[in-house]
Amino acid sequence: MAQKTLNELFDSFLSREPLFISKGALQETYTPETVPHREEQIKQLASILVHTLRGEKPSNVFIYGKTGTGKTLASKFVCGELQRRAAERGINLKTFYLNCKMEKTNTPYRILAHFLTELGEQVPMTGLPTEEIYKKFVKKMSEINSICIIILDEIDSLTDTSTLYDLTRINTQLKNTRVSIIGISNNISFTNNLDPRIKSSLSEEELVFPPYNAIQLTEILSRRAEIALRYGTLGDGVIERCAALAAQEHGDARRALDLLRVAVEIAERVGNDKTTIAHVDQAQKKLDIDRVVEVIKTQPRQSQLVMSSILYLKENNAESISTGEVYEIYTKLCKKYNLLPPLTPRRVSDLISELEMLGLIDTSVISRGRYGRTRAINLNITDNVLTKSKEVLACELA
DNA sequence: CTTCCACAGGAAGGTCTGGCGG
DNA sequence: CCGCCAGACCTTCCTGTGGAAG
Repeated sequence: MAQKTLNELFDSFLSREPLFISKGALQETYTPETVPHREEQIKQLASILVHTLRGEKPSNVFIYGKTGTGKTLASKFVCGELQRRAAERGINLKTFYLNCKMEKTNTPYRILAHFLTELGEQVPMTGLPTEEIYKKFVKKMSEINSICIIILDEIDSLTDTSTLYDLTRINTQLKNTRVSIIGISNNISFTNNLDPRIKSSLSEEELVFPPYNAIQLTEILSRRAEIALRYGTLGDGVIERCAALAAQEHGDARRALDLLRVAVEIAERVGNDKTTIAHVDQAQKKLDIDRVVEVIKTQPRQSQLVMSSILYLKENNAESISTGEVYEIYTKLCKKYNLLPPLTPRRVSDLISELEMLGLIDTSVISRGRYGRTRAINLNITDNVLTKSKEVLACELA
């Protein structure tokens, strides 16, 4: 019987025309030929980097903008064009791209190791003194004899900024190679906590990428949809719906594309030959849940316990939650799950901060007068996500 | 006005894992 | 094998503080 239903399933799937022609155009890895609605930013960036074509080192650039505002895309686009023109003119230009948020590339040692590997130098992933790696890097760089543009994406997720200091000063140690840095961040306060020397050097030029508005998102989506989807399979208002929802979330184009892709996936799975607004709303829910579930699952045990404590408190008292209350529940949960001894309050305080950075909770420091200063903690997830989160946590902790 | 709570959050250092070269 | 290193994770100790209570 299982055999038969399975065959039916395959048959019905194959008998239908797919909704996607090329799903890739709706995925993050896709690089479009143009970057719509970022003309101004591209022009600015290009005018900063254009000095390269005269064989001069361009200024360092710091780019700020929320997620999904086209920072990475625009930077890569400009560098690509630049590289092409430089090649025509016989200018030696090398561009490097590194996403600092990736695991294994967010510490000084690993950044340098990454670039050395890209330069064709085999270095161990760990074990050597950073000093030695840095020396190797300087040596290799001076050998390549060209202008280098290094794009450091999500630069704010670096745990240690000493590499930034080294990189901004590396030119003093090089003879024929010149290094420029493009730093990309979605956190505007990042530069505030930076060593002033790094800050001034890194932001010789600054660029801001504003969020897309709903109209721009609609246009971006339409272009991609033309490539990705079979003509006539999109219901009325689907694109507008995706654009509107993403515009609410700080004009995030990635979010808009995800919404559309997942909506179509859902439509395809249930066997509809058209994607509708209802599918978009389902996609919205699914994306929310997936994101939170993914984050929670990948957290270490202790962090999961802290999250559980917050969820527990949320259920049993609707008002805002304080650090002390969380710690109290946390220690109880530790006993219950036999994870002894519990961490210190200081550490739990840091774990709470980490949960905030992950976007699961919001906190604000408040004073309760005689009753002390604390953080007011609020959950940053919707009710249906909350239910799912509890399930996942219960499962993880068991 | 002063007091004082309940933390925030910085600084320094300890411990452990995984990996290096010799 | 040793001694050393980076980095994750954690503790200890610490100083700082907004505002209700007294």
